Amino acid sequence: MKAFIDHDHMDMLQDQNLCTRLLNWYNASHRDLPWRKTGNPYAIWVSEVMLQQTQVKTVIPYYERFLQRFPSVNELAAADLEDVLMVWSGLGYYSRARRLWEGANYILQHLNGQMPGDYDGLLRIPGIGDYTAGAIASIAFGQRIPAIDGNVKRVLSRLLAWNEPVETVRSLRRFKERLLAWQSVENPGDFNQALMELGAMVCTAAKSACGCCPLADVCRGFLGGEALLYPLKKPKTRRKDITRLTFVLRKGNKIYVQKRPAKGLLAGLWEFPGSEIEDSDGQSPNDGLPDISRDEYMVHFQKALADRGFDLLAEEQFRRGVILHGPIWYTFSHRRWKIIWVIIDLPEPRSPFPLRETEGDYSSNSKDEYSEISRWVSLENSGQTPLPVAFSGIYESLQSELTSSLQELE
DNA sequence: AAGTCGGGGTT
DNA sequence: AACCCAGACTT
Repeated sequence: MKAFIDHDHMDMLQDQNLCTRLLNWYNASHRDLPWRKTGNPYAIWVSEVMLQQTQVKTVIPYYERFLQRFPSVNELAAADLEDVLMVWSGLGYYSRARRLWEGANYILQHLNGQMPGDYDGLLRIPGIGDYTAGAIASIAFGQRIPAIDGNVKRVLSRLLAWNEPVETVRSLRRFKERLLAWQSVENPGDFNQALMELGAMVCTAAKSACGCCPLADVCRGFLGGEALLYPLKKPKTRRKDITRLTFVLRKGNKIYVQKRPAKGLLAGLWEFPGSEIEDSDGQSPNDGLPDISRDEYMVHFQKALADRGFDLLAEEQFRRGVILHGPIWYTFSHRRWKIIWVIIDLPEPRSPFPLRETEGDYSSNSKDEYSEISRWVSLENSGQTPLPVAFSGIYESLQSELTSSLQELE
């Protein structure tokens, strides 16, 4: 009896009619998204990279801005990475921006500026993995190949009542086999998008609108009355709490920021200098401010800044005693920062000569910014420096402090 | 196979 | 809070 059901179910999934039904549903009710109005493989590439781990609603304004600023592979390749990061800032996962830029340069140098037209070629480009290669190949070039994202994993796991974690290679392999047998020959790109659209609009994570689903009558999860049991997932590792002692060097209304390394956390963005303090394994939430001695401040300060030019002034302030601000909690995917900060006020320069490290100097397209590792950004205008959202709490606190001090002057 | 990489939207 | 999101890459 069970074997009969399995066989019957397989037949249903391989039924051309089912694929047609999915496409009909998609054609009738899909959202009108910007990247669905173009056949330009570059634009689709940009959209797919932005959509990695990022919701459609969040991506749309970034997508429009990015294409306006970098309309083609050539123009992206010719741009400074700094400018690409500027447009990307706020979107997160900043290595995506760097790899997109690297990918454009790769295409320009090795492929004569022409995007690869198939899965295998696309897969070699930085930032294009299994999913994105399949998505671009099918959507922009009509190649018949699956594109399995989180939506598709959820839809398939419910459709098949898949009783294994969906992240494993085994699950992925089985899903690919299934989709390859099922995928539309005439329009494989729409087929892939239809599955994702179904996952985004109907077969959603927390609830699911099975009453509106065009596949409900063959969905094992729904027929068994337990669609929400799926997808099965492996348990996740817990987030680590890390205290980040942050130093705000202030000169009038300007704040000192330095560039983070090209790889790793917040790669290539500009930060307030800081030093991480591992919260001792104790599982105490430790919501208060840590007790830091003057000597410890100096050790952290020297670890945080490469520039030794501020050591004397900083030490003097630490000796006099400092006010520890915060904490502000900020959560990443894999860690949680307890941000605390001290403000170190520096004397304003007496000379009328402009500072070398200012935004104004930088923006005058001088191309020798490779060595630039620090800047002074003004609190009123930080629009030329990609800053992480993690520090926006500190930033706003400084801005409001500035505003109120200006009001006192009146 | 597990860990590293953001930020925002949802329950 | 926890979970999710049109994942890729490193270890």
